[in-house]
Amino acid sequence: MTTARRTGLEPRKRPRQARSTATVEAVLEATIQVLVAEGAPRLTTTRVAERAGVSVGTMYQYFPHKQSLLYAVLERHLDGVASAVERACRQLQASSIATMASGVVNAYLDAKTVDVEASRALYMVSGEIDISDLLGRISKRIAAAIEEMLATATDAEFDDLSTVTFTLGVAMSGAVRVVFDRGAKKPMLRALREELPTMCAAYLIAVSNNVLSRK
Amino acid sequence: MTTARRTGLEPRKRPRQARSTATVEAVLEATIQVLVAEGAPRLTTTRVAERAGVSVGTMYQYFPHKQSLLYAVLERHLDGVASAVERACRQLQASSIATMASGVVNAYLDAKTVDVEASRALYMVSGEIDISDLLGRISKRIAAAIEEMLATATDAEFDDLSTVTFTLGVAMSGAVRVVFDRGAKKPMLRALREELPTMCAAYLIAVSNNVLSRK
DNA sequence: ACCTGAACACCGTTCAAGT
DNA sequence: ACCTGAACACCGTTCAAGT
Repeated sequence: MTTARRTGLEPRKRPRQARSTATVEAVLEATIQVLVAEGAPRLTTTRVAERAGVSVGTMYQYFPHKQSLLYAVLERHLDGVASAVERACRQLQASSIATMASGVVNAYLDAKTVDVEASRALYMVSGEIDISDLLGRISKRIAAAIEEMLATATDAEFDDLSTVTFTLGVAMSGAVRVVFDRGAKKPMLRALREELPTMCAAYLIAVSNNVLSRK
Repeated sequence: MTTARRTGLEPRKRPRQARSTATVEAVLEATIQVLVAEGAPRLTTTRVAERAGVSVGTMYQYFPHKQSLLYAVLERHLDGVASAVERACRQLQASSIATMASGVVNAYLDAKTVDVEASRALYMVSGEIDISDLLGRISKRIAAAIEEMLATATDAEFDDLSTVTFTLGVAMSGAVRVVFDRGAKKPMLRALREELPTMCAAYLIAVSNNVLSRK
């Protein structure tokens, strides 16, 4: 069990009763709704509380400051993305690196495009808070999943698996991020879904000790 | 000539005299200084004005709101990056795609790592304002430069040059962005400088009609 | 003409008063 | 025990008064 570092961003108290859980859920939902509907500058604690149907004071019992609100919403989102990638990686074990590349990229893109508006809003707001530890945790989970998967590739072996995984991870998540920053319009997303697997597969082939077609 | 869309983010008046230019320069410099020294949450208009040695009122003559301040600072930074890439692309004309890939990546990374702290601060703050048009302009410049360069590659031809350029651009800028978001520590930057050219070159080879070594 | 900074509206956060 | 929302400190922005 990892010792959870206190960042001061967690909810002040964990919800223990059904009513509290409902309140936290309502507040998180309200945060995304306000964010998508009114934009980051109009995301105020008062507006979120109002939308969630609770008083500011009550909200501050669960979220000690605005940052913790954004942190919680982002955490939920990124947890979902990481889980999706983990699931995909498990199913892609023992396949070719080309299959793996397109499988992982598509799983990641699927998770990010379930709700394009929400993803966009969360990307925009992610700079307002210190999420380096959260990003660290999520990218570790994704890296671990990809690494385990790659180790079972049927047509390749890698000398420096962790570097390969690192590069794959930052290129994939980065490319997606930049496309969202530029508006995440349909054609861009389509191009990404088409080309990113090609790029990842090409990289994997380039850095692998190709097992099957060794000269 | 492109018709400049009015975004409301430009300085209220263009500085016409030496004194005004100095003021604008001082304010922009102060913005980065406050941002790096105190962090995004403590970047207040009062603090920037104080640091720049002008009154808030005067500052508001040149920058109609806080957003326009951030916009101007980001614009200057991204202009520098785009210029660096354009310069590199010109020098890389008529070389191999592997040379091009590592040349462009290194030029981009060099521009972003001249001042790592400033780059990091600007990435963090880029979500607070609407910079889709600015990002659009910058990525168009970079795409145009890369496209012209790739067209002169000695060892490859491309069917869909604009898609190839798009993918290269988002993967490169995205990977760098994500690494900065995760702290931009030396080892990460080194890994990026090592692997990103490999990845870009591998992609270029994969999507090219390889001219020299056609089977 | 240009600059200044007190003043205003609004936001994040708290805590005395209520149930 | 728990909730409320007026109150406080602070920030972005303006504009009457000063030079």
